[in-house]
Amino acid sequence: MADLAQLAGVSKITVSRALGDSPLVNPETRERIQALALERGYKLNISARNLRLRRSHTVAVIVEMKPSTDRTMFDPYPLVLLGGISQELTAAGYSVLLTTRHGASAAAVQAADGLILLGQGAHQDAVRRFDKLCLPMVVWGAQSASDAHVVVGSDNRLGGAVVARHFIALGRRRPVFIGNPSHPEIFERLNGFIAALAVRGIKPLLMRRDEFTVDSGMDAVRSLHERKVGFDAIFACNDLLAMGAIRATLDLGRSVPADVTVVGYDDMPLGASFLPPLSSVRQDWQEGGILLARKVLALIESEPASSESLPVSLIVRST
Amino acid sequence: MADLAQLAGVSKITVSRALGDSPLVNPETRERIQALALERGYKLNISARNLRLRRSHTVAVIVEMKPSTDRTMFDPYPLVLLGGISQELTAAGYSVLLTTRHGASAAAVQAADGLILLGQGAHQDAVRRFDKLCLPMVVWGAQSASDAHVVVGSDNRLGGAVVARHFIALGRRRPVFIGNPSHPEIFERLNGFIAALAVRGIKPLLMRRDEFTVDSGMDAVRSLHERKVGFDAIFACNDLLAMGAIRATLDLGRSVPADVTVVGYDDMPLGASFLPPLSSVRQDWQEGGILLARKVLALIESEPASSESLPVSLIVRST
DNA sequence: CGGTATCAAGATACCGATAACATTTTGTTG
DNA sequence: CAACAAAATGTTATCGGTATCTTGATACCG
Repeated sequence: MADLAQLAGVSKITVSRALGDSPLVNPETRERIQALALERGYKLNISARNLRLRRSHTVAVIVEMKPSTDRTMFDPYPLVLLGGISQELTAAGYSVLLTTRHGASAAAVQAADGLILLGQGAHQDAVRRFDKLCLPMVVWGAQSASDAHVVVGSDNRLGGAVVARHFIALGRRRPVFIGNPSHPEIFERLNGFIAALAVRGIKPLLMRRDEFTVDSGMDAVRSLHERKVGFDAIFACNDLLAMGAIRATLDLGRSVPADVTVVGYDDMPLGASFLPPLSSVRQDWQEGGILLARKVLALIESEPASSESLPVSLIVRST
Repeated sequence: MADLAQLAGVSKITVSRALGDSPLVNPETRERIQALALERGYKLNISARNLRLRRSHTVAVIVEMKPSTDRTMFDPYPLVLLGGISQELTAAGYSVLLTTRHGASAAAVQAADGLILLGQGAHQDAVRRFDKLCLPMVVWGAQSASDAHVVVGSDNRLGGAVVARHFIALGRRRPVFIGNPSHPEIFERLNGFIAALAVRGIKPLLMRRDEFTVDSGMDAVRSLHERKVGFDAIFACNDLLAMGAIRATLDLGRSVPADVTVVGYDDMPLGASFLPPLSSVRQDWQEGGILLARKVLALIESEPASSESLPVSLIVRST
């Protein structure tokens, strides 16, 4: 910058101001300096600036990435979420520092101006750990009365309710829920489902399954059959489970959707080309990412920000 | 740090050295200072350090994330790749700066010590754009004779060849390739496939399809049928295409694998529970990420690094 | 024409760490 | 115990920007 200043015949500080579009410099001078900087390929030193301004213009995103075959790693959604986050933060002049939970002890995180937590583990111990950093923090997941930080997530309660109402409209009386309610988000779906069914005095059966896989879904339905439990509707908390459930149902000689209505969750691209095309609850991850980003940015600017739920929509196809 | 120095009754530099585990301080002093730092919750200022050391200990990862429905965004693989990268970089004390291609103009990228490029667009203009930054750079994708930078990717040629040999071993004579060879990686698969088949004088039929979807795969097979083209083996350059191809083949009343052998690519978790369970070529993304990271780190340390291909393996299931 | 408001630019002092060199302390040896 | 080597610590300068305070020039006013 000093070189550039000499070249332009001004002082360092004037260059700094010119490049920062400060109104404190003569417009002519500013343009002259900017042109010169461009021509010389001058690049501001971010570290120096960060030091002086005491801000890194960086938000750390902490993703739950367990060793390997964890669900999170193989779901495409975290990436879409990241896409939304990245888009919004970049537009605001911030960058995204990606960290896994365990690598997060890495020094760089504490240099961030804010924190976004993704992944189911988030609500347990991780939140507290990062709370200690005293950074503006936003969490993706399910609302929870117990903690005080900002949470953004799709409206899982509504998701459950929407499916329940769909079942009711179709006159279903013996619905089953397949999934793992120990995930807070799934728990909310189940709650919404139960509450909306209760209006009609219907009580769903919970088939707890921890894995989010096709096999797990098949297994759940087979197990229902073995136990001779009747059912006419299935709400699977994930599309893979739903696909498995459908397949097992068909294997048992029952028709979908004539005998059994099935709805999944997430609306994977694959679902539309499943046979039969899968009905599912869609959440808008991209939008979620954008919202997460906006909230941290607000907190960083010391503006207020509150938790928020994103709407979901039921995509009815053929199941 | 100055405060800490005063508290410990030493000078700033001694604190700096103690915290950096420098052998230049008395072990006792070092531990005393480290304990004090921990107790006081002292955190090093990364920006200051970056400025002084003229290194950011950061590697920018540029991911191709087009608006929304792009393939990359919905594949889980980039995330696995990112996981590998992150793991390795974190272990080496580096952090990952995530950027999308378009946001990459953002200042922060040039502050990075190195660059990793992911995504198919990479090989076109993007590479050149980032070359200008004159940073150590590693690209994920297919080797290409024309460019001089380090490329890491799975051995797509081998992938194609392995499938070809599988077909030959099964006595197949009329293989079809479904996919979009304008992606360099797919192009390599096709090349390997063609070359290995040529040994037996077999020439595959190319069904060019640009979308990586189930529908696209179905469409390809239907189109073969309409044109009354015979075939007894299908190599789809992606599992979704393969699933579509299988479904369409079955719809036509032909058996898989008795009449037609089908092999996909990527070995998606879903493939194993497809009906019939899908045979596929598996690439190890996690390992790819780790390798990418190692190569940039090497380049950053001014050590030599060369392009490398990762082995792939054919998982034979029931198709 | 003196006095003040306005604009443009400069001088200086940091931000918080570390490298290089300087200095003091301690240990070793003939 | 002098003399020197090795270990431990300190001093100073610097990385590359920007906030704050000043200064100088010009414009405007009654």
